[in-house]
Amino acid sequence: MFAKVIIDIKHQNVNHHYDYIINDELKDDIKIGMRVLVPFGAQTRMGFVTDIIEKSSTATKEILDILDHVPTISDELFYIINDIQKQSSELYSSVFDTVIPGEIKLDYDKDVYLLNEKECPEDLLSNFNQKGIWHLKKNQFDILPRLRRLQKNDVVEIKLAIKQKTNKKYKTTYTLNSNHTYQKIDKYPQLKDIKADIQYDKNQLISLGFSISQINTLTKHQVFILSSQQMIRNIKHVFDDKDKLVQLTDEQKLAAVLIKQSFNQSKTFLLKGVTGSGKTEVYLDVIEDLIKQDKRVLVMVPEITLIAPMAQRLKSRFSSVAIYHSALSAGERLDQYQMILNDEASIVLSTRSGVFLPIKDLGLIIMDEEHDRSYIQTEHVTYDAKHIASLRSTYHHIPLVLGSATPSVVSMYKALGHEYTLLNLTSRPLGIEQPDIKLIDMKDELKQKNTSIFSRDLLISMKDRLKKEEQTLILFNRKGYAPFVLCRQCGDVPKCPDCEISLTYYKDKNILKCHYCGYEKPFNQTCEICHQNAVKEVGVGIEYVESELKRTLPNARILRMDRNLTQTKGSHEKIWHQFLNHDADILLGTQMISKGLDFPKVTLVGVLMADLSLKVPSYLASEDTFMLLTQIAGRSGRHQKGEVIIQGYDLKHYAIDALTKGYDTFYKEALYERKLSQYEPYSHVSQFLIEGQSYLKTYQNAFLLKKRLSKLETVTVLGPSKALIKKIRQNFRFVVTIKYKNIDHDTIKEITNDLSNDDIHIKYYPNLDMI
DNA sequence: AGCACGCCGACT
DNA sequence: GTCGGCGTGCTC
Repeated sequence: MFAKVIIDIKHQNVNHHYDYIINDELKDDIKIGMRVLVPFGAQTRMGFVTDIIEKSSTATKEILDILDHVPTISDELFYIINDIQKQSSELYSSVFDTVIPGEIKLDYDKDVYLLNEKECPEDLLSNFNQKGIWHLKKNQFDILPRLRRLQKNDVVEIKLAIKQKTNKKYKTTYTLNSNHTYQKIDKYPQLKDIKADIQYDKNQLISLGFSISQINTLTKHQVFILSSQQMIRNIKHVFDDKDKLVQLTDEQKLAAVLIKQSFNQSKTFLLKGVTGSGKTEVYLDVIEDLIKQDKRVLVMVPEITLIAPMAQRLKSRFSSVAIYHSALSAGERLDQYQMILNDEASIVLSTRSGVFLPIKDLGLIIMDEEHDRSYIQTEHVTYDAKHIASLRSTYHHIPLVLGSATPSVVSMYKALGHEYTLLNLTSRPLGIEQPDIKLIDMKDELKQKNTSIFSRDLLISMKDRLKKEEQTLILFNRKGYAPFVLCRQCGDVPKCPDCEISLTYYKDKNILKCHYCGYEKPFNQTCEICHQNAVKEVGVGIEYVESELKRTLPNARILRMDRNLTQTKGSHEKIWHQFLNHDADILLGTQMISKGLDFPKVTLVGVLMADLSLKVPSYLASEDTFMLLTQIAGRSGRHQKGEVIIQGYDLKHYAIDALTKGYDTFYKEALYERKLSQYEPYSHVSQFLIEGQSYLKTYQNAFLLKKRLSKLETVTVLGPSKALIKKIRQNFRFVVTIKYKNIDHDTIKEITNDLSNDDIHIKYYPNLDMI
């Protein structure tokens, strides 16, 4: 028997199957989808078995070992991988990497053994430990050629040290052995406190009065028996587990019943309900029924910030909830993955990367906030978690429930066209009225001589909330203190040397920073070009808003929340917890604050420069803007009547104007616009990103790409145009956009491969308009 | 990607 | 003659 194996190397030259002999020892255990260890040239590498065959004309070497008990890539995962590969030209190894957790990949370090100390050059000797072993990490590999020459003369021996990137965590425990034969136990009076049948860890024994050497002596004489136990790293959330059991409304009951009737069918539901209409209650009710049938559920949220509140709801009603997202530590993530693989979790709560998790007996997939763009991965191997979820729904014959207060135009279109089943929750069970929404044109404010970034109405309302001890949310969607700085003498704007975009000014650290590549340098008032002392910040960033707020309302306690502040683990939960405890009056933030926790005391929401996100050059800009504003407006007055004040310059645009009129108005306008310009759902839109170091060559290939694509029937080609990020890390970027009804992905792959070379890289983004 | 191999120039 | 750097070709 032979196995077809994909090697874990991301390189075009080795991007194909290699055949290996399966020896008799491994024959019974090996299965398709397992990770194996194989010889590869002079190396030993990990690979994935993709097929087991009877005949092979190329196999010469044997598989060394099997690394799994259960296949890492299940049949279902192969089905998903196949779908991803159909429309992308990514390397096999990259796709495998996307669908499995990075923690189970291998690290290939080296152990160097010292054989002949006298012959070894002196400058190397200090690297070896007492046992004569030097553990060499990846970043020290440049010394390898020298070591190999020493190996030839038998001075050292280099051995491969393979280990999984992350491993299970074990804890040693001590149990009393009642049958021990050690005589001198009188010396240890502490032993009388040790109970049989209890496992003690080292710290417990120390606190009972044992010294470390005493513990070792007693272990040596078998008074204590050592055992090793796997520890599941516990995932803590700042929130308490509490959930009120509520009676479902008739609407909610109906929605739940319709979903329950479709267990065992691959049907997609669109659960549409305004904020506070109780979509989560419907989820919980359906999940409960499903778990009684001993099936598993995958619950997905678009962002890590939404994990905690959903985890709280789920954990208070159900035991065995596994949680999976990118902010877990590597160890935590591995543990959760193992739990899921071993079928120890009935509910899996995750962000988009969890859509590939190996859940057994999957019975239902729920995607909350289905309209959220975070479900789409645009870096590395691109995929849309919503699409993957629908593949799994088909594969298992199970329902997929998409929930949203503001469904994406495409989902709503499908629901109204009966491709999906629409479930509508119209009433707010608590009977709270929708908040008042006021649109304020800042051009009028200026005419009235108000030059502040806050309108007079917003200022009055904020002061009013302070007096009433109620809370305010302020949304402002731009990071930093100022989007750029400008020399008032010569007009020079400092730019990133690699990305050619203006550097954002951060006042607290007094630095200029590139948003795309992270390049930073200290801010200097003296212009580098004309050497005048005239460099000043221009425009408004969130840090500037914060300082203005503090200046205008000196008594208010203000919290700020943006991506820069919440990069450390658990920090956003901490800020939310503070705000929930009313340790602050105003929470100022970027779009992060538009979703997540329910703040009962918030009765005012203010949005500054609401039309900022309309300026993004994409047909999705108006949809994103409407969703963001509706979402943030819904945060006001969850428990008593609230107020929303929206400031901007272009308030007549339907994405903002429809806020006062409702989702249906927005949907009609958006659909009309898309029909006119033939965008989704009337045509599909995909993009090509053409990158290269030479401006001219890159543009030329982009133009050739356009010419090749234009020859295809039923395809409309737009561009090439400069990408939203024109240049990043020394590479110029152009975009070609296509609109089509049907397309042959193989032809697309062929064209992009033809036009890609060492200098020019072309990446195809199916169903995307974001670059 | 990462290994061996072979060529070459620098240094003893 | 040996050491170290770099280009090339190959991996079942």
